Amino acid sequence: MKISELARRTGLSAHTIRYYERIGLMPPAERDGSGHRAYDERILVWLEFVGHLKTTGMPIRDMLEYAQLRMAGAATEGRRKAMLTAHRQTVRQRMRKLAECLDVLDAKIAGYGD
Amino acid sequence: MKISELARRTGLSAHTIRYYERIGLMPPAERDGSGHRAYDERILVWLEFVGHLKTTGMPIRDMLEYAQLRMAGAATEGRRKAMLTAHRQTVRQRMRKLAECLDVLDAKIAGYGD
DNA sequence: GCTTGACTTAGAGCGCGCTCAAAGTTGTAG
DNA sequence: CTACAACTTTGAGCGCGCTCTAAGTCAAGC
Repeated sequence: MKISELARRTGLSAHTIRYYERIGLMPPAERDGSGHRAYDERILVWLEFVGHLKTTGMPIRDMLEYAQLRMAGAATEGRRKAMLTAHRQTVRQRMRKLAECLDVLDAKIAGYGD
Repeated sequence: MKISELARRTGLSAHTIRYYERIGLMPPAERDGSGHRAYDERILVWLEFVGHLKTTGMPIRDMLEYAQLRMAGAATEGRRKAMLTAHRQTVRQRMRKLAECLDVLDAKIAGYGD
């Protein structure tokens, strides 16, 4: 799969994919005969997961840390689990705050009358 | 109330408060005899509301639009209500996405074993 | 009178996450 | 052979929301 197809299938731009590779969020891509990036289907799984981290607001620097642990092998599983567990807590807290603010918004909207 | 006290009471920095005034998110502050900003308690209500919009991810440019409508008087209430209603929808959608991602994270964490 | 500290301004700088520009190479179709 | 699209690289630029710096004014306490 070429970068354009990966872009299409992930919703990222080719620019962004190269950027992710550059900063280490993706492993250096394999190349075809003419030096173009050639991707394996498996990269989709990783990028989907990265997408979840992104949607939940994890900063790229933390994703990098996770990515590095991942490349370091199975010995780092404990730390990776700890990272995700901590992140989950953060996300839950943000959701609670959002819910509170939503109540305030609702009240404000109701206050405007019809 | 001086800017330092307002900063303390809102959790914003004095820098940020001046920035908010500069961009029009706060009305130009009254001044005391020596040209220092002198705030009325009522500004706290507005800043608290701005805080809610911020927490729920509304971009500053939208807050500015809301602020301008507010300064334009009661005739704009309908549009303000519409803005908040639209924003509420956006927030609800984001919360749904967060909840979905959280499920994925939970599954991933569970997959790591103990 | 002098220091200290909070305030003032205009404007520059920063961290984040991209996003794009420029210049060059390669593969494919007509 | 030529045109064109898709790829490559390095490095600059951007939009957001602050955050800080520099240079100056002013009020209060010793």
